[in-house]
Amino acid sequence: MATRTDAPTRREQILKEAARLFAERGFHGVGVDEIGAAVGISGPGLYRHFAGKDAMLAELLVGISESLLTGAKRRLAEADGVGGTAPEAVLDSLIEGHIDFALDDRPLITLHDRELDRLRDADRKLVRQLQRQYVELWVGVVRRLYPDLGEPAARSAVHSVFGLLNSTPHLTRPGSLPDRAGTAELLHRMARGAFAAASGA
Amino acid sequence: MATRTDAPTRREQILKEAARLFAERGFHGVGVDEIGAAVGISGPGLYRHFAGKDAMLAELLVGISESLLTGAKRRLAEADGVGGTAPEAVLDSLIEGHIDFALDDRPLITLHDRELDRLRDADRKLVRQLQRQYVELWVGVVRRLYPDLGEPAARSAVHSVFGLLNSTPHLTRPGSLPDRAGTAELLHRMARGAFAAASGA
DNA sequence: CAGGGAGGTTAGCGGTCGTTAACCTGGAGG
DNA sequence: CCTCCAGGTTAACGACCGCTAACCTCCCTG
Repeated sequence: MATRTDAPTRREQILKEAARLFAERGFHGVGVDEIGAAVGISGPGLYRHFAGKDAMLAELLVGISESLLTGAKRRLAEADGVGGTAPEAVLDSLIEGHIDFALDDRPLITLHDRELDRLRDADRKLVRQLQRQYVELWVGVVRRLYPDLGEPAARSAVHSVFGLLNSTPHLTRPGSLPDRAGTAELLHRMARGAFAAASGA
Repeated sequence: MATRTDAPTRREQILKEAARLFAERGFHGVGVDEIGAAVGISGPGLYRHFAGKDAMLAELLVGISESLLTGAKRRLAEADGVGGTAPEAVLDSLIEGHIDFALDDRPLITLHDRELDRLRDADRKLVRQLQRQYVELWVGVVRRLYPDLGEPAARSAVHSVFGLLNSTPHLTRPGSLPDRAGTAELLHRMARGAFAAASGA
């Protein structure tokens, strides 16, 4: 056991660099030779670790979707465990988790809604199902907090707030943006404000 | 004169279909043969109208950026013309214009922040400059309405609201979404709420 | 110390893609 | 009526790309 912070494996290096390159230039815009070069091996050496270029993208997208969903489920369970936390606190927790992810894994967030259609049917269905579960989980929390919101409106609002939170890659003109904590707090306030305004409140 | 609603020219057909295809499958994911097929001619026939595939993308992106910017300038001028319209009304006008665009030209909105890096240097610089002007114009209006917002925070807020408004393609699961007017109004309220929350208000 | 698998390498194949070349055609204009 | 050009066509070229094949090395293990 203890695969904790054990020096990243080759596979992980490859995935990380592939994610960065895919996000920068698009799935079709990156060649396997470039991905190989980014980790110091070259070209076909990648096939010792992955079945193909598609498999890398699939693993990335499935991984993101699973990680978002399980994180959200965990946060929701924690809240319910304390015997009915205030709905605002639950929503705050979801928002915080999403922001952490968007700020720490920018390339993945970019891929997440940009390259989904490049997947093979089976993988795409899986990813979409995970994404849908994630959205529905948010919708439930939002509607608990704003009961006057109809379900379609709540779903639209959730998608829009994702758009807001996922805008972080655009803020990333290297360097100068405030600091991480400040950005996170600003995004958090805006997300809450957007939901509040979506309802009648 | 009077090139009003004169049956769309071939060039316009091509641009429209190319925008749709680029948005669906990415610039590198679409072949010239497919673009040709989409307008009923095939493959190299496109070269009678465009210098190349890059030129189509460039024209699309420059067109979008110019159209957004000139629209916003017009709205701002109208407001100032009436001798100092309330800042809220100016912001509402900007938001409304952006939403109209996002709802009516979804493929273009998608391309706008997704395929910018596939342009040749000169075109990319031009597009970025237009985008920057557009952002700065919003930043000015937002800061006039919320003077307590610092410039970096205002700029971040503007980018985030763009993320929110540009999320429309994700709402577009064919058919069932509310109606256009309802969606527009929801997005408008959320954008205003997000800005208000960004400031201390 | 034999051997074998994990993880590389380079060469090259087959397919696709953007683009050019060469040719064709219908209809407007002198 | 001849001409010519705008706007198509098909063929083909060269580049590139994903992937496989064949081979080579460590290094770990019995």
